[in-house]
Amino acid sequence: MPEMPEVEIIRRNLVDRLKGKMITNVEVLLSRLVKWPTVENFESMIIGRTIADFKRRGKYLLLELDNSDMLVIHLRMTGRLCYVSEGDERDAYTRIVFHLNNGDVLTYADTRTLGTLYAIKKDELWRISGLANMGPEPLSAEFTIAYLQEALKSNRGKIKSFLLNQKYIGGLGNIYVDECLILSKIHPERVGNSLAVDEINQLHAAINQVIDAGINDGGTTFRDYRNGNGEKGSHQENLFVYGRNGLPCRFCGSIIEKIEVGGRGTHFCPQCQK
DNA sequence: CAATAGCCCTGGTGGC
DNA sequence: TGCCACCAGGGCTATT
Repeated sequence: MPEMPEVEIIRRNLVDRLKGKMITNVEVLLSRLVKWPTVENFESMIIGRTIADFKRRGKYLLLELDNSDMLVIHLRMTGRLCYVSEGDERDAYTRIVFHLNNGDVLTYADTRTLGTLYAIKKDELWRISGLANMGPEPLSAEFTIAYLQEALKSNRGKIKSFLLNQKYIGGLGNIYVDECLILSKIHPERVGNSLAVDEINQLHAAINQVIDAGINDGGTTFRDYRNGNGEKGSHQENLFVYGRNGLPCRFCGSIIEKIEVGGRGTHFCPQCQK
């Protein structure tokens, strides 16, 4: 489940090899993954273009083309990008193939086919509402304690749901949300506007810390995530609560519980998190 | 307006 | 060993 750290690792691993390469052909093997425009126009907008830059916003990957059009990719649950040489074996779940002018290939693979791809003009990015309406992301200058305080002030939903909502903070997903809540000792069902100032300070620090640790560990691989070179991350070895239900808390030894919050599996320590 | 439930989609898993 | 219900969850849409 790629979240911001995983998507960032993919970007870092691929940026140097993709920049300056021309896309000479595109094979769309599963057309429903292309959300905009039509598959035909998707192909014609991309074929013959050179990749000018490879950026990221939240969980979206942004390939800027030399005419300022953009190839936007969201991996959702099981999307994987992998850079391979022409004759190399491709992922069994390859759905879209981008051929490059040096003979190499960028494959988009996706087991559950929930991922989304767009070819879009720069002034039409509003069409991708999740991208256009995304809040500031962790580790950015815009993501300040004051911002978090202001956003939480009138929020009457559960803190877990708040953190998962990309319009408030861009890039967090289910794994890192559970992790930043244990680090800040906040129960996932606490109401947003009930957080005290010191709790908001701790939450802000924990969000940045968790995302930074995830990037430093090369991301979290439970099953599907790969880093752009087909390799797994290692942050799953350093998690405090996610996937650790029934195991002792690393802080206090209490048994980690799993509940459902906002329709998502939620792991927490009943002793540490109040 | 905001919170929430439902939906998409496939493979791994656990129960019987 | 085989079958099947269920779960994983990001983000969009419909509903309350």
